[in-house]
Amino acid sequence: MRLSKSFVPTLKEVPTEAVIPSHILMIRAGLVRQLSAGIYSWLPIGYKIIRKIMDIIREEMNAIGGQEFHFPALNPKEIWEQTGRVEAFGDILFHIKNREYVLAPTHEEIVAYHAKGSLVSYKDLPQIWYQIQTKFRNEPRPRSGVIRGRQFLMKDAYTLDRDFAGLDVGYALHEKAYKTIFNRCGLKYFVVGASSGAMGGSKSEEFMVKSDAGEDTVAHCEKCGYAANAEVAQSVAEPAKKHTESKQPYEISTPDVKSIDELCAFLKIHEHETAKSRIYMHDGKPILVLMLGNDEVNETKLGSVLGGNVRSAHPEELKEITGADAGSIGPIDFKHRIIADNLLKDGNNLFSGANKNDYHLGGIDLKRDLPTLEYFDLRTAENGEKCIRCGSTLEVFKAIELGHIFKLGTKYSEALGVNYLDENGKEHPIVMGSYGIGVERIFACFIEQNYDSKGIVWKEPLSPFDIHLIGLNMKNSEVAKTCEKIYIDLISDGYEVLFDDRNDVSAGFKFNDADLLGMPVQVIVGEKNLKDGNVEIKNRRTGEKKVIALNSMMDQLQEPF
RNA sequence: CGGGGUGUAGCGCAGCCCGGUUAGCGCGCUUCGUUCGGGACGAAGAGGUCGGGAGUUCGAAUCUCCCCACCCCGACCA
Repeated sequence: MRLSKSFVPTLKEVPTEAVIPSHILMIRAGLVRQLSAGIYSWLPIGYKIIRKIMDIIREEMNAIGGQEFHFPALNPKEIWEQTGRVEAFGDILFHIKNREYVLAPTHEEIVAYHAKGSLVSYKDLPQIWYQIQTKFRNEPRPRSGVIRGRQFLMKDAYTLDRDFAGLDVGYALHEKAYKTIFNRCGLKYFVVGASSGAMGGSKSEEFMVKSDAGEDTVAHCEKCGYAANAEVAQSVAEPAKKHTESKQPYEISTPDVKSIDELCAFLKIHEHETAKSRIYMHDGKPILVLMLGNDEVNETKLGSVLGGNVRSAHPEELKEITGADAGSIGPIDFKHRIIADNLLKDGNNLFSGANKNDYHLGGIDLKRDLPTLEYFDLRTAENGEKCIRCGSTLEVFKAIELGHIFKLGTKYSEALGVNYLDENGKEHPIVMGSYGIGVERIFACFIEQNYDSKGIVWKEPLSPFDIHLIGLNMKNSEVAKTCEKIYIDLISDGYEVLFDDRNDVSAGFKFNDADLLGMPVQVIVGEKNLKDGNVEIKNRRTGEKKVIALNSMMDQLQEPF
């Protein structure tokens, strides 16, 4: 591809709307342009990369027996009503204004619709159906460039099986294919066990990439591979100290002491000698949650321990329930249910609020003073704590969800009556699995993991071109003639070549564009080296440069660095 | 949806608080000349509904009100 005839609008300046590195670089390298919030146009080189990603996905899906479909984006609303998902998706679902259609945010319904009446016998099963297509979701707040858009490319696959044993097989195939896909794309990722959520499925795993731009928080152990969403992650942390001698509770005047940190500073004690109280409303009744020191209540864990509706109490409610404001609340003489985090188990000589403003209590012995106290895992795992599985250090960070695999079960087949007959002529609902990959997210994550101060650093197989050929001064006829020959030779040898043949652009400009665009190898043709029959090749990743003889260039490029 | 911010030439910004020539600057763009290995130099040019609407005023980019778009934080994310 000749740059002189191509639309590759590179930018020297950083666009204001972009914040994260991948977004900035995609725009600066002329790969993508925004049309509206969460809606992007892929420019020629960007789309070339998208196609390479889709090709890899397609190959691996075909390798496990997947069959590619092309489903409509416009769906009759009626089908979505039958599964209750018009309501479930709510405002996320785009509605067409002048006809009863919706824009599909995913395709379970359509897969089930086509399976119905066509996959009628156990002999027709199993099937793996997939598509790589545009999906539409009316995201309330698109962000992070193409990572969360309102219109995006997704590969989604669906397995159709006669039973759950078959589903297990299809699920395992996808798990393996996904690992191959992400490995081939050169991504550093990890797999997180996720809860089955409201979908009624039995198992689900997410493929995540560590990134500050991520929307999920996960805990990950590099050593043993333990990984979990922060909402459910567990860790090993220091419990409350158990002193051999328990003091009696005593009141301390603590004017203007609100936080645990202030309390520790005021009394010159350690955080682990304190118990923090948080009040929640559980199905309309107050409950006190006691945490060790500054530990944060994990509201997801709290929710699953308690069941029902849980919310934190409003400031006005606190006074009414406890007689004190936040900062002075404690478990002693609290009139309602109290639960505590496991780390506090049997702690003694603890300090906590006195349920009287500006007073705290010392000498609390939980076993003695609160004999009916129940203990649960209620805390949020923190960075640097120990892995629950292997004991090495746990890292907590933000991550981007690249893909997920999900055992759906019979939710959709039952809602839409998608049944088959077994060997005995007995009718059963088809068992489904659903498996998604965000195509643009692979793109963005690759850049997040492969860039430097000059630009993107591509590598095979996603690199849009193998070689960036730079003719430094194309007005020099020797340079121009040599470049033309190299360009033809490289292409006929099977390389994909981006040829900077612009004759009105200075050398420095071309070098910087080449570094920004980030092809793995640059071939630089200039007068000086050419005089001696040489050209220069450069390794984009390391910056290493070599001057080589023109007549040995083709051999050298077999193994350039 | 709550909070914060921005909107002035293709891009990045100044001007606005304190209203008053012809709305500036850098980059980019056009033409000519020079230059040609790390974002060149000179000269001459083109390019603007100052996000939109209404209002105040002799006069609005600037003040007031309404609306829209975009960005960030949060909520949300089967």
